[in-house]
Amino acid sequence: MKIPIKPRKQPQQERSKITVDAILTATARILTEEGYQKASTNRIAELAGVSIGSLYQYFPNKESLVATLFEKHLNSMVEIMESKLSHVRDAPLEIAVSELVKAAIAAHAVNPKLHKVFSEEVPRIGRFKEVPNAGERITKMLRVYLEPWRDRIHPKNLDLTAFILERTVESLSHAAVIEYPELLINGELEQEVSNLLLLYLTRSEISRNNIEN
Amino acid sequence: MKIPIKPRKQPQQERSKITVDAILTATARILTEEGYQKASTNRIAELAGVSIGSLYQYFPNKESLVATLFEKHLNSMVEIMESKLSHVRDAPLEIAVSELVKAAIAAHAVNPKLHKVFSEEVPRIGRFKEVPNAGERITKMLRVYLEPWRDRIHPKNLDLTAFILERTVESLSHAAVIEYPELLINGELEQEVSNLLLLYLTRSEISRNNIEN
DNA sequence: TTATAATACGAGCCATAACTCATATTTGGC
DNA sequence: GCCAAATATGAGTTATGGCTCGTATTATAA
Repeated sequence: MKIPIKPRKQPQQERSKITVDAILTATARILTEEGYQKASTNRIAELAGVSIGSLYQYFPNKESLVATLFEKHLNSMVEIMESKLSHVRDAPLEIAVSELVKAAIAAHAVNPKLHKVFSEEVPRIGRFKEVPNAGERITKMLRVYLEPWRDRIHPKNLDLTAFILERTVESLSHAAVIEYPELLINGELEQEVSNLLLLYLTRSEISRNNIEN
Repeated sequence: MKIPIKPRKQPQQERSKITVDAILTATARILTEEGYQKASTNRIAELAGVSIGSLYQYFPNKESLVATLFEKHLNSMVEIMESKLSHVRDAPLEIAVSELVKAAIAAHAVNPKLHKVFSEEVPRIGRFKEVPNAGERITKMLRVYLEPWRDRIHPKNLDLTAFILERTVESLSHAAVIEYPELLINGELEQEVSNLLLLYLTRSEISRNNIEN
Protein backbone atom coordinates (compact mmCIF):
# COMPACT_ATOMS: atom_id res chain seq x y z
CA MET A 1 0.00 0.00 0.00
CA LYS A 2 1.52 3.24 -1.17
CA ILE A 3 1.48 6.20 1.10
CA PRO A 4 -0.13 9.01 -0.89
CA ILE A 5 2.08 12.05 -0.51
CA LYS A 6 0.55 15.24 0.80
CA PRO A 7 0.09 17.75 -2.00
CA ARG A 8 -3.45 18.03 -3.23
CA LYS A 9 -4.74 16.19 -6.25
CA GLN A 10 -4.43 17.52 -9.72
CA PRO A 11 -7.79 17.28 -11.42
CA GLN A 12 -7.62 14.45 -13.92
CA GLN A 13 -11.11 13.81 -15.13
CA GLU A 14 -13.19 16.37 -16.91
CA ARG A 15 -15.71 16.80 -14.09
CA SER A 16 -13.03 17.75 -11.59
CA LYS A 17 -11.66 20.40 -13.90
CA ILE A 18 -15.13 21.84 -13.97
CA THR A 19 -15.16 21.76 -10.19
CA VAL A 20 -11.86 23.57 -9.89
CA ASP A 21 -13.01 26.13 -12.39
CA ALA A 22 -16.27 26.69 -10.56
CA ILE A 23 -14.35 27.24 -7.33
CA LEU A 24 -12.04 29.82 -8.89
CA THR A 25 -14.92 31.59 -10.57
CA ALA A 26 -16.89 31.72 -7.36
CA THR A 27 -13.87 33.08 -5.54
CA ALA A 28 -13.50 35.87 -8.06
CA ARG A 29 -17.19 36.70 -7.84
CA ILE A 30 -17.25 36.88 -4.07
CA LEU A 31 -14.07 38.93 -3.99
CA THR A 32 -15.39 41.46 -6.47
CA GLU A 33 -18.96 41.61 -5.23
CA GLU A 34 -18.59 41.24 -1.49
CA GLY A 35 -14.94 41.74 -0.67
CA TYR A 36 -12.25 39.63 0.90
CA GLN A 37 -13.88 39.63 4.32
CA LYS A 38 -16.87 37.70 3.05
CA ALA A 39 -14.79 35.22 1.11
CA SER A 40 -14.90 32.29 3.50
CA THR A 41 -14.11 28.93 2.02
CA ASN A 42 -17.55 27.65 2.98
CA ARG A 43 -19.19 30.54 1.17
CA ILE A 44 -17.01 30.03 -1.88
CA ALA A 45 -17.87 26.34 -2.03
CA GLU A 46 -21.54 27.13 -1.64
CA LEU A 47 -21.57 29.66 -4.47
CA ALA A 48 -19.56 27.30 -6.62
CA GLY A 49 -22.23 24.66 -6.08
CA VAL A 50 -19.65 22.33 -4.63
CA SER A 51 -19.04 20.83 -1.21
CA ILE A 52 -16.44 22.25 1.13
CA GLY A 53 -14.68 18.89 1.00
CA SER A 54 -14.24 19.15 -2.75
CA LEU A 55 -12.61 22.53 -2.39
CA TYR A 56 -9.97 21.09 -0.10
CA GLN A 57 -9.32 18.24 -2.49
CA TYR A 58 -7.74 20.69 -4.90
CA PHE A 59 -6.49 23.50 -2.70
CA PRO A 60 -4.53 22.66 0.46
CA ASN A 61 -5.70 25.87 2.12
CA LYS A 62 -7.48 29.12 1.50
CA GLU A 63 -4.30 31.03 0.87
CA SER A 64 -3.32 28.79 -2.01
CA LEU A 65 -6.76 29.15 -3.53
CA VAL A 66 -6.66 32.92 -3.52
CA ALA A 67 -3.03 32.98 -4.62
CA THR A 68 -3.90 30.75 -7.56
CA LEU A 69 -6.61 33.15 -8.62
CA PHE A 70 -4.20 36.03 -8.17
CA GLU A 71 -1.62 34.37 -10.36
CA LYS A 72 -4.18 33.69 -13.07
CA HIS A 73 -5.30 37.27 -12.99
CA LEU A 74 -1.77 38.61 -13.28
CA ASN A 75 -1.06 36.20 -16.08
CA SER A 76 -3.99 37.41 -18.09
CA MET A 77 -2.83 40.99 -17.62
CA VAL A 78 0.69 40.17 -18.69
CA GLU A 79 -0.60 38.21 -21.67
CA ILE A 80 -2.52 41.22 -22.85
CA MET A 81 0.55 43.39 -22.54
CA GLU A 82 2.71 40.88 -24.36
CA SER A 83 0.26 40.28 -27.16
CA LYS A 84 -0.40 43.96 -27.71
CA LEU A 85 3.30 44.73 -27.71
CA SER A 86 4.47 41.83 -29.82
CA HIS A 87 3.58 43.85 -32.93
CA VAL A 88 5.80 46.64 -31.75
CA ARG A 89 9.04 44.78 -31.18
CA ASP A 90 10.89 46.79 -33.79
CA ALA A 91 8.79 49.93 -33.95
CA PRO A 92 10.42 53.26 -33.15
CA LEU A 93 10.10 54.84 -29.75
CA GLU A 94 7.15 57.06 -30.62
CA ILE A 95 5.00 54.12 -31.64
CA ALA A 96 6.24 51.76 -28.98
CA VAL A 97 5.67 54.15 -26.10
CA SER A 98 2.20 55.00 -27.28
CA GLU A 99 1.31 51.32 -27.60
CA LEU A 100 2.85 50.58 -24.23
CA VAL A 101 0.50 53.03 -22.57
CA LYS A 102 -2.51 51.66 -24.43
CA ALA A 103 -1.52 48.12 -23.51
CA ALA A 104 -1.14 48.94 -19.84
CA ILE A 105 -4.55 50.54 -19.70
CA ALA A 106 -6.08 47.58 -21.50
CA ALA A 107 -4.40 45.19 -19.09
CA HIS A 108 -5.80 47.00 -16.10
CA ALA A 109 -9.22 46.92 -17.67
CA VAL A 110 -9.30 43.10 -17.71
CA ASN A 111 -11.07 42.88 -14.39
CA PRO A 112 -10.69 46.18 -12.57
CA LYS A 113 -12.85 45.23 -9.62
CA LEU A 114 -10.87 42.09 -8.95
CA HIS A 115 -7.64 44.00 -9.45
CA LYS A 116 -8.74 46.57 -6.92
CA VAL A 117 -9.59 43.93 -4.35
CA PHE A 118 -6.21 42.27 -4.80
CA SER A 119 -4.41 45.57 -4.41
CA GLU A 120 -6.41 46.86 -1.45
CA GLU A 121 -7.90 43.99 0.52
CA VAL A 122 -6.07 40.75 -0.02
CA PRO A 123 -3.01 40.43 2.20
CA ARG A 124 -0.06 39.55 0.04
CA ILE A 125 1.62 37.09 2.35
CA GLY A 126 2.96 33.55 2.27
CA ARG A 127 2.09 31.82 -0.98
CA PHE A 128 1.62 35.17 -2.66
CA LYS A 129 5.31 35.94 -2.46
CA GLU A 130 5.90 33.01 -4.80
CA VAL A 131 3.61 34.40 -7.46
CA PRO A 132 5.86 35.51 -10.33
CA ASN A 133 6.14 39.28 -10.24
CA ALA A 134 4.32 40.76 -13.21
CA GLY A 135 6.14 44.08 -13.02
CA GLU A 136 9.52 42.47 -13.35
CA ARG A 137 8.42 40.52 -16.40
CA ILE A 138 7.30 43.71 -18.07
CA THR A 139 10.46 45.52 -17.04
CA LYS A 140 12.63 42.84 -18.64
CA MET A 141 10.58 43.01 -21.80
CA LEU A 142 11.01 46.76 -21.96
CA ARG A 143 14.72 46.45 -21.30
CA VAL A 144 15.08 44.16 -24.29
CA TYR A 145 13.08 46.49 -26.45
CA LEU A 146 15.13 49.54 -25.48
CA GLU A 147 18.56 48.09 -26.29
CA PRO A 148 18.52 48.58 -30.08
CA TRP A 149 17.42 52.19 -29.65
CA ARG A 150 20.23 52.99 -27.31
CA ASP A 151 21.60 55.89 -29.28
CA ARG A 152 18.26 57.66 -29.56
CA ILE A 153 17.73 57.39 -25.83
CA HIS A 154 19.22 60.03 -23.58
CA PRO A 155 19.24 58.33 -20.20
CA LYS A 156 22.23 56.03 -20.30
CA ASN A 157 21.30 53.48 -17.68
CA LEU A 158 18.77 51.42 -19.59
CA ASP A 159 18.04 49.11 -16.66
CA LEU A 160 16.96 52.07 -14.64
CA THR A 161 15.10 53.50 -17.60
CA ALA A 162 13.10 50.33 -18.10
CA PHE A 163 12.28 50.32 -14.40
CA ILE A 164 11.04 53.90 -14.54
CA LEU A 165 8.94 53.21 -17.61
CA GLU A 166 7.31 50.18 -16.07
CA ARG A 167 6.55 51.73 -12.70
CA THR A 168 5.19 54.88 -14.27
CA VAL A 169 2.81 53.28 -16.77
CA GLU A 170 1.65 50.79 -14.21
CA SER A 171 0.89 53.30 -11.51
CA LEU A 172 -0.82 55.80 -13.78
CA SER A 173 -2.87 53.13 -15.54
CA HIS A 174 -3.76 51.65 -12.20
CA ALA A 175 -4.85 54.93 -10.67
CA ALA A 176 -6.82 55.85 -13.76
CA VAL A 177 -8.64 52.57 -14.28
CA ILE A 178 -9.26 51.84 -10.61
CA GLU A 179 -9.85 55.27 -9.11
CA TYR A 180 -10.54 57.79 -11.86
CA PRO A 181 -11.99 56.03 -14.91
CA GLU A 182 -13.39 59.38 -16.06
CA LEU A 183 -9.83 60.37 -16.93
CA LEU A 184 -9.90 57.80 -19.68
CA ILE A 185 -13.07 58.70 -21.55
CA ASN A 186 -11.27 61.08 -23.84
CA GLY A 187 -7.74 59.90 -24.52
CA GLU A 188 -6.20 62.81 -22.66
CA LEU A 189 -4.48 60.89 -19.89
CA GLU A 190 -3.19 58.33 -22.33
CA GLN A 191 -1.74 61.07 -24.50
CA GLU A 192 -0.14 62.82 -21.57
CA VAL A 193 1.49 59.69 -20.22
CA SER A 194 2.88 58.94 -23.67
CA ASN A 195 4.32 62.44 -23.82
CA LEU A 196 5.79 62.13 -20.37
CA LEU A 197 7.65 58.95 -21.21
CA LEU A 198 8.66 59.83 -24.72
CA LEU A 199 10.10 63.17 -23.72
CA TYR A 200 12.09 61.47 -21.02
CA LEU A 201 13.51 58.94 -23.44
CA THR A 202 14.39 61.34 -26.21
CA ARG A 203 15.23 64.64 -24.52
CA SER A 204 16.80 64.00 -21.16
CA GLU A 205 19.54 65.93 -19.40
CA ILE A 206 18.02 69.06 -18.14
CA SER A 207 20.08 70.58 -15.41
CA ARG A 208 19.86 73.77 -13.47
CA ASN A 209 22.19 75.65 -15.78
CA ASN A 210 19.90 74.60 -18.56
CA ILE A 211 17.09 76.95 -17.67
CA GLU A 212 15.73 78.85 -20.57
CA ASN A 213 12.43 79.90 -22.07
CA MET B 1 -27.74 58.19 36.59
CA LYS B 2 -26.45 59.17 33.17
CA ILE B 3 -26.22 56.60 30.49
CA PRO B 4 -22.67 56.79 29.17
CA ILE B 5 -22.83 57.00 25.40
CA LYS B 6 -21.03 54.43 23.33
CA PRO B 7 -17.84 55.84 21.81
CA ARG B 8 -14.69 54.97 23.65
CA LYS B 9 -13.03 57.24 26.14
CA GLN B 10 -10.62 59.92 25.22
CA PRO B 11 -7.57 59.68 27.42
CA GLN B 12 -7.71 62.51 29.91
CA GLN B 13 -5.06 61.90 32.50
CA GLU B 14 -1.41 61.61 31.66
CA ARG B 15 -1.14 57.91 32.45
CA SER B 16 -3.84 57.03 29.96
CA LYS B 17 -2.09 58.97 27.23
CA ILE B 18 0.94 56.88 27.95
CA THR B 19 -1.20 53.79 27.68
CA VAL B 20 -2.63 54.79 24.32
CA ASP B 21 0.83 55.61 23.09
CA ALA B 22 2.22 52.28 24.24
CA ILE B 23 -0.58 50.50 22.43
CA LEU B 24 0.07 52.31 19.17
CA THR B 25 3.81 51.78 19.46
CA ALA B 26 3.36 48.09 20.14
CA THR B 27 1.05 47.81 17.17
CA ALA B 28 3.64 49.38 14.91
CA ARG B 29 6.35 47.09 16.25
CA ILE B 30 4.36 43.94 15.76
CA LEU B 31 3.26 44.99 12.30
CA THR B 32 6.80 45.70 11.18
CA GLU B 33 8.50 42.83 12.91
CA GLU B 34 5.98 40.04 12.66
CA GLY B 35 3.38 41.11 10.14
CA TYR B 36 -0.33 41.74 10.21
CA GLN B 37 -1.19 38.09 10.81
CA LYS B 38 0.50 38.08 14.17
CA ALA B 39 -1.02 41.36 15.24
CA SER B 40 -3.77 40.08 17.51
CA THR B 41 -5.16 42.53 19.99
CA ASN B 42 -4.10 40.29 22.87
CA ARG B 43 -0.55 40.19 21.57
CA ILE B 44 -0.51 43.94 21.07
CA ALA B 45 -1.71 44.54 24.61
CA GLU B 46 0.87 42.13 25.96
CA LEU B 47 3.76 43.81 24.16
CA ALA B 48 2.46 47.21 25.20
CA GLY B 49 2.57 46.02 28.81
CA VAL B 50 -1.11 46.76 29.17
CA SER B 51 -4.17 44.63 29.75
CA ILE B 52 -6.47 43.71 26.90
CA GLY B 53 -9.24 45.54 28.70
CA SER B 54 -7.32 48.79 28.60
CA LEU B 55 -6.88 48.49 24.88
CA TYR B 56 -10.63 48.32 24.38
CA GLN B 57 -11.15 51.34 26.60
CA TYR B 58 -9.59 53.52 23.94
CA PHE B 59 -10.22 51.66 20.72
CA PRO B 60 -13.69 50.27 20.02
CA ASN B 61 -12.23 47.52 17.85
CA LYS B 62 -9.09 46.29 16.20
CA GLU B 63 -9.85 47.97 12.91
CA SER B 64 -10.01 51.40 14.50
CA LEU B 65 -6.72 50.79 16.27
CA VAL B 66 -4.89 49.88 13.10
CA ALA B 67 -6.61 52.64 11.14
CA THR B 68 -5.53 55.17 13.74
CA LEU B 69 -1.95 54.06 13.38
CA PHE B 70 -2.31 54.20 9.62
CA GLU B 71 -3.61 57.73 9.77
CA LYS B 72 -0.77 58.82 12.03
CA HIS B 73 1.73 57.28 9.69
CA LEU B 74 0.28 59.00 6.64
CA ASN B 75 0.15 62.28 8.52
CA SER B 76 3.81 62.12 9.36
CA MET B 77 4.61 61.43 5.72
CA VAL B 78 2.50 64.33 4.54
CA GLU B 79 4.01 66.60 7.17
CA ILE B 80 7.46 65.84 5.88
CA MET B 81 6.38 66.64 2.35
CA GLU B 82 4.73 69.86 3.40
CA SER B 83 7.58 71.06 5.55
CA LYS B 84 10.19 70.23 2.93
CA LEU B 85 8.17 71.95 0.24
CA SER B 86 7.10 75.01 2.19
CA HIS B 87 10.44 76.59 1.35
CA VAL B 88 9.76 76.08 -2.31
CA ARG B 89 6.37 77.71 -2.63
CA ASP B 90 7.66 80.32 -5.05
CA ALA B 91 10.71 78.61 -6.45
CA PRO B 92 10.90 77.96 -10.19
CA LEU B 93 10.02 74.60 -11.66
CA GLU B 94 13.58 73.28 -11.75
CA ILE B 95 14.03 73.74 -8.03
CA ALA B 96 10.53 72.76 -7.04
CA VAL B 97 10.52 69.52 -9.00
CA SER B 98 13.88 68.52 -7.65
CA GLU B 99 12.76 69.23 -4.10
CA LEU B 100 9.50 67.41 -4.68
CA VAL B 101 11.36 64.25 -5.55
CA LYS B 102 13.66 64.57 -2.56
CA ALA B 103 10.69 65.20 -0.30
CA ALA B 104 8.80 62.17 -1.56
CA ILE B 105 11.78 59.91 -1.00
CA ALA B 106 12.27 61.34 2.49
CA ALA B 107 8.60 60.81 3.27
CA HIS B 108 8.77 57.17 2.25
CA ALA B 109 11.83 56.73 4.38
CA VAL B 110 9.97 57.67 7.57
CA ASN B 111 9.14 54.08 8.40
CA PRO B 112 9.57 51.97 5.29
CA LYS B 113 8.83 48.68 6.98
CA LEU B 114 5.56 49.92 8.39
CA HIS B 115 4.70 51.51 5.08
CA LYS B 116 5.31 48.23 3.32
CA VAL B 117 3.08 46.35 5.71
CA PHE B 118 0.27 48.85 5.23
CA SER B 119 0.56 48.64 1.48
CA GLU B 120 0.86 44.87 1.24
CA GLU B 121 -0.72 43.21 4.23
CA VAL B 122 -3.28 45.38 5.94
CA PRO B 123 -6.69 45.18 4.28
CA ARG B 124 -7.88 48.69 3.54
CA ILE B 125 -11.51 48.25 4.43
CA GLY B 126 -14.13 49.87 6.63
CA ARG B 127 -12.61 52.53 8.87
CA PHE B 128 -9.65 52.83 6.50
CA LYS B 129 -11.81 54.36 3.81
CA GLU B 130 -12.37 57.31 6.12
CA VAL B 131 -8.67 58.00 6.52
CA PRO B 132 -7.97 61.23 4.62
CA ASN B 133 -6.25 60.36 1.37
CA ALA B 134 -2.65 61.51 1.47
CA GLY B 135 -2.25 61.46 -2.30
CA GLU B 136 -5.09 63.86 -2.82
CA ARG B 137 -3.69 66.29 -0.29
CA ILE B 138 -0.37 66.31 -2.12
CA THR B 139 -2.08 66.63 -5.48
CA LYS B 140 -3.97 69.70 -4.33
CA MET B 141 -0.79 71.23 -3.00
CA LEU B 142 0.95 70.66 -6.31
CA ARG B 143 -2.01 72.08 -8.19
CA VAL B 144 -1.74 75.29 -6.20
CA TYR B 145 1.97 75.48 -6.79
CA LEU B 146 1.65 74.98 -10.53
CA GLU B 147 -0.86 77.75 -11.18
CA PRO B 148 1.52 80.74 -11.19
CA TRP B 149 3.85 78.93 -13.56
CA ARG B 150 1.11 78.25 -16.05
CA ASP B 151 2.83 79.86 -19.00
CA ARG B 152 6.06 77.94 -18.55
CA ILE B 153 4.16 74.67 -18.41
CA HIS B 154 3.31 72.95 -21.64
CA PRO B 155 0.54 70.59 -20.60
CA LYS B 156 -2.55 72.76 -20.39
CA ASN B 157 -4.72 70.77 -18.03
CA LEU B 158 -3.06 71.54 -14.72
CA ASP B 159 -5.41 69.33 -12.71
CA LEU B 160 -4.32 66.38 -14.76
CA THR B 161 -0.71 67.51 -14.59
CA ALA B 162 -0.76 67.68 -10.81
CA PHE B 163 -2.30 64.23 -10.73
CA ILE B 164 0.42 62.82 -12.97
CA LEU B 165 3.16 64.43 -10.92
CA GLU B 166 1.81 63.08 -7.66
CA ARG B 167 1.22 59.54 -8.86
CA THR B 168 4.60 59.36 -10.54
CA VAL B 169 6.74 60.60 -7.65
CA GLU B 170 4.78 58.51 -5.19
CA SER B 171 5.05 55.28 -7.13
CA LEU B 172 8.71 55.67 -8.00
CA SER B 173 9.67 56.71 -4.48
CA HIS B 174 7.63 53.87 -3.10
CA ALA B 175 9.16 51.27 -5.36
CA ALA B 176 12.64 52.56 -4.70
CA VAL B 177 12.45 52.86 -0.93
CA ILE B 178 10.43 49.71 -0.36
CA GLU B 179 11.71 47.33 -3.01
CA TYR B 180 14.99 48.62 -4.40
CA PRO B 181 16.75 50.80 -1.84
CA GLU B 182 20.01 50.21 -3.69
CA LEU B 183 18.69 52.50 -6.41
CA LEU B 184 18.97 55.36 -3.97
CA ILE B 185 22.54 55.03 -2.75
CA ASN B 186 23.85 57.26 -5.48
CA GLY B 187 21.32 59.91 -6.40
CA GLU B 188 20.77 58.47 -9.84
CA LEU B 189 17.11 57.55 -9.50
CA GLU B 190 16.33 60.85 -7.86
CA GLN B 191 18.01 62.71 -10.70
CA GLU B 192 16.22 60.68 -13.35
CA VAL B 193 12.81 61.18 -11.82
CA SER B 194 13.43 64.91 -11.61
CA ASN B 195 14.38 64.91 -15.27
CA LEU B 196 11.33 62.91 -16.20
CA LEU B 197 8.96 65.33 -14.54
CA LEU B 198 10.72 68.53 -15.46
CA LEU B 199 10.93 67.61 -19.12
CA TYR B 200 7.26 66.84 -19.09
CA LEU B 201 6.38 70.17 -17.58
CA THR B 202 8.60 72.33 -19.75
CA ARG B 203 8.81 70.57 -23.08
CA SER B 204 5.58 68.77 -23.78
CA GLU B 205 3.85 68.28 -27.09
CA ILE B 206 5.71 65.68 -28.93
CA SER B 207 3.58 64.12 -31.59
CA ARG B 208 4.31 61.64 -34.30
CA ASN B 209 5.11 64.27 -36.89
CA ASN B 210 7.58 65.68 -34.43
CA ILE B 211 10.14 62.94 -34.80
CA GLU B 212 13.64 64.20 -35.09
CA ASN B 213 16.75 63.61 -33.08
C1' DT C 1 -19.15 -7.15 -14.07
C1' DT C 2 -16.24 -5.92 -10.87
C1' DA C 3 -12.49 -3.77 -8.64
C1' DT C 4 -10.01 0.29 -7.94
C1' DA C 5 -9.19 4.95 -8.33
C1' DA C 6 -11.08 9.44 -8.69
C1' DT C 7 -14.28 12.53 -7.22
C1' DA C 8 -17.81 14.41 -4.21
C1' DC C 9 -20.08 15.11 0.08
C1' DG C 10 -21.00 17.88 4.51
C1' DA C 11 -21.60 17.46 9.56
C1' DG C 12 -18.82 18.74 12.93
C1' DC C 13 -14.20 19.47 15.14
C1' DC C 14 -11.29 22.90 16.89
C1' DA C 15 -8.04 26.72 17.14
C1' DT C 16 -8.04 31.37 17.06
C1' DA C 17 -8.78 35.83 18.36
C1' DA C 18 -11.95 39.69 18.99
C1' DC C 19 -14.22 41.50 22.61
C1' DT C 20 -16.98 41.85 27.43
C1' DC C 21 -17.61 42.64 32.10
C1' DA C 22 -17.24 42.45 36.91
C1' DT C 23 -13.88 43.93 39.81
C1' DA C 24 -9.74 46.35 41.49
C1' DT C 25 -6.72 50.26 41.65
C1' DT C 26 -5.28 55.03 40.99
C1' DT C 27 -6.17 59.92 40.52
C1' DG C 28 -7.41 64.51 41.54
C1' DG C 29 -10.50 67.81 43.60
C1' DC C 30 -12.44 69.38 47.97
C1' DG D 1 -8.68 61.92 54.27
C1' DC D 2 -12.59 60.98 51.35
C1' DC D 3 -15.19 60.23 47.33
C1' DA D 4 -16.29 60.02 42.54
C1' DA D 5 -14.39 59.58 38.24
C1' DA D 6 -10.84 57.77 35.50
C1' DT D 7 -8.12 54.09 34.57
C1' DA D 8 -6.53 49.28 34.70
C1' DT D 9 -7.14 44.28 34.98
C1' DG D 10 -7.58 39.52 32.76
C1' DA D 11 -10.31 35.36 33.01
C1' DG D 12 -13.79 33.98 30.31
C1' DT D 13 -17.39 34.20 26.60
C1' DT D 14 -18.45 33.68 21.92
C1' DA D 15 -18.54 33.79 16.98
C1' DT D 16 -16.26 32.63 13.20
C1' DG D 17 -14.36 30.08 9.77
C1' DG D 18 -10.62 27.03 8.23
C1' DC D 19 -10.23 22.45 7.66
C1' DT D 20 -10.78 17.08 8.52
C1' DC D 21 -12.47 12.69 7.87
C1' DG D 22 -15.51 8.96 7.31
C1' DT D 23 -18.56 7.91 3.86
C1' DA D 24 -21.03 7.90 -0.59
C1' DT D 25 -21.06 8.23 -5.50
C1' DT D 26 -19.19 8.11 -10.15
C1' DA D 27 -15.83 6.97 -13.66
C1' DT D 28 -12.41 3.87 -15.72
C1' DA D 29 -9.95 -0.04 -16.80
C1' DA D 30 -9.53 -5.00 -16.88
